[in-house]
Amino acid sequence: METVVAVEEGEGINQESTSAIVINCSDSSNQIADPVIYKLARVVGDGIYIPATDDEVMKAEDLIDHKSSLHFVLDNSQTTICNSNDDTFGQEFMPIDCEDLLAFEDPSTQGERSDAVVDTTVDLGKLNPRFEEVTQSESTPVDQSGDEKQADLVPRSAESEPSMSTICSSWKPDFSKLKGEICLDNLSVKELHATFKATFGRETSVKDKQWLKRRISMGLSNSCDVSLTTFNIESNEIEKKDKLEDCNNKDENRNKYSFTGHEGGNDGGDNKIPVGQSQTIQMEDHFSGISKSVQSDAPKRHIALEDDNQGNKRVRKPTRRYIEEVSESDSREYSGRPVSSARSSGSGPRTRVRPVHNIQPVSKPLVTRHDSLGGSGVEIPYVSRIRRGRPRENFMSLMKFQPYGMGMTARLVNKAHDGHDPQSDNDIENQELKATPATGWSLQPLIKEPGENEEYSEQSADLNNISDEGQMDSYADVDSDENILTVPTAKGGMRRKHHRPWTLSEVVKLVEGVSRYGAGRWSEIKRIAFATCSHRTSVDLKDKWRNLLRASFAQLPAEKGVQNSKKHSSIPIPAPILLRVRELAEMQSQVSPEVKFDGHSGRNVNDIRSGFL
DNA sequence: TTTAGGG
DNA sequence: CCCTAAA
Repeated sequence: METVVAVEEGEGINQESTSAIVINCSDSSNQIADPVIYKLARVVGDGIYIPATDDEVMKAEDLIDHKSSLHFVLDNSQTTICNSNDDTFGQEFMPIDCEDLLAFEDPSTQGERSDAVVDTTVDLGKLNPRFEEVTQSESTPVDQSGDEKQADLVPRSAESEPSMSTICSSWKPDFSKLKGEICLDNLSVKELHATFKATFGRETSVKDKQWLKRRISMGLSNSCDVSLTTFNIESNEIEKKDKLEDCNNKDENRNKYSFTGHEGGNDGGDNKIPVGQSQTIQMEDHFSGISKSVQSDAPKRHIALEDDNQGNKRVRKPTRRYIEEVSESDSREYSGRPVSSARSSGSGPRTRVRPVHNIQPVSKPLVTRHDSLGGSGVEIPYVSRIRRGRPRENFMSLMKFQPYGMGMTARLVNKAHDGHDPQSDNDIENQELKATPATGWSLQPLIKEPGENEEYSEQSADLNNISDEGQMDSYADVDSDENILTVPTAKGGMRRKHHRPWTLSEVVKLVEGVSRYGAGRWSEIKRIAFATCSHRTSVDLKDKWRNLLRASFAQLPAEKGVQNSKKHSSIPIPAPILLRVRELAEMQSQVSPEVKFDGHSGRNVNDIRSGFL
């Protein structure tokens, strides 16, 4: 059985070809040894499917391998395979990032995975330069898998590596060049007009490009709502030049390093990094999340663009989803905020994990104006031009990521609109993971034709994208803070204000973190693995770990029992994870007091446990 | 501030 | 999750 798990349509002006990644799922019994085979292929315009050469396949495999989790998650058939050797992995498993879980689940997989990571590191090193040439990207050819690398190759070094920070700062300047101005600069007056309109919801007759640019910039910085604006600008960008790819890549590199690089050590003058970083991350996150819908929208978009180019100044109509979400979030804000704030004020001035860059504490109502231009009426979110909040920083960050996220869509923008921390919802996270590959590649079931190998070009760029974005995703699952509303239960009680059910991937991160830094180093783990989660304080981690511990041991007796019963409304934690937890607990001899005494360090968990239970 | 533990 | 004590 073979399935195309990822398809990337050419983003160029003419969609000549489509890159596709085909997964060959051997449904034989040999899955464990050889679970998946990736095949690269290109689909030309007429739909002909051209398999990649072996070389290309190899490269792709390396690159994709550690990303595979996402693909697994996304494709049903993949999921099946993913779970094939472990029944305890139920459907619940699907929606989450099982990259790490896979490791737990199957030792062989783990081995492969680690290897893959190493290989990837090497290969990327090789590939990157070439990629550089192709795209002429300014970004330094850095190790793409730095994140993973730090995670897997330097697992036991508790202290952060200065080198990462160094790298981080070394390439940082690169993107600073990529300001929004540049992109706006490349727009014609006409385009600027369109942008302007999208931004402010009204037309302008001003011909002065400078003025227009400044206006638009201000509008953007002011509103935080770059949704339409950004989109349009980007569209124009795409139309105008193919440069967008560069931007994207740079951005990705940047993201990569934001994770590993931000070690807190040399934060002296780099205050900007965190902000831009998280902003970008959010974008990535959303980007990956919504990429599917974006892609399905692609045709329409192109049409719209054409219209635009023909002087038919049409503004892209906001998607229904966008509108809905904006208003939804707004209403949520209103209902939730007062309670929350009142409560927090009651418990003292202490602010919880409120992100520093939580601009615009109060959400803005979404005002839309009806625009009848271009024949069909469109609702355009109207953004006031009055500046409030901290525009400058805001502006910069916005402009910074503007050119990159062509996949950035409603959801993302919606968040930005809220002025919230760049983060996505918990549930959203899962949904997104399930729904779309982080790569923004859509999953289109194609029937693979066993064809001859053909030349396959321009792979590196795509591959880079894959790895990058996938990489991102593994750590970029973030949550929006502040969806926390008190839910008055029927019983009269008020349910917890902030209660964010732990995501499976979060749990995994936690477990991994503990395995790396040891239980107790919560702040470390928080900084590293949960850098993007503004909620989840170190205390939370600790608590969760405590729970996991409890769960893991409690669940032991019923080991064979499939999963956990559904009695807990929360997500059942896959047995493998619990196993891992127990293992770690044992290793760090932080087990339940009873077992504390074990003299032999290397004792196996199971021995002990079996003795007690 | 961070950890640990009780509520 | 929240709150606190202790380091």
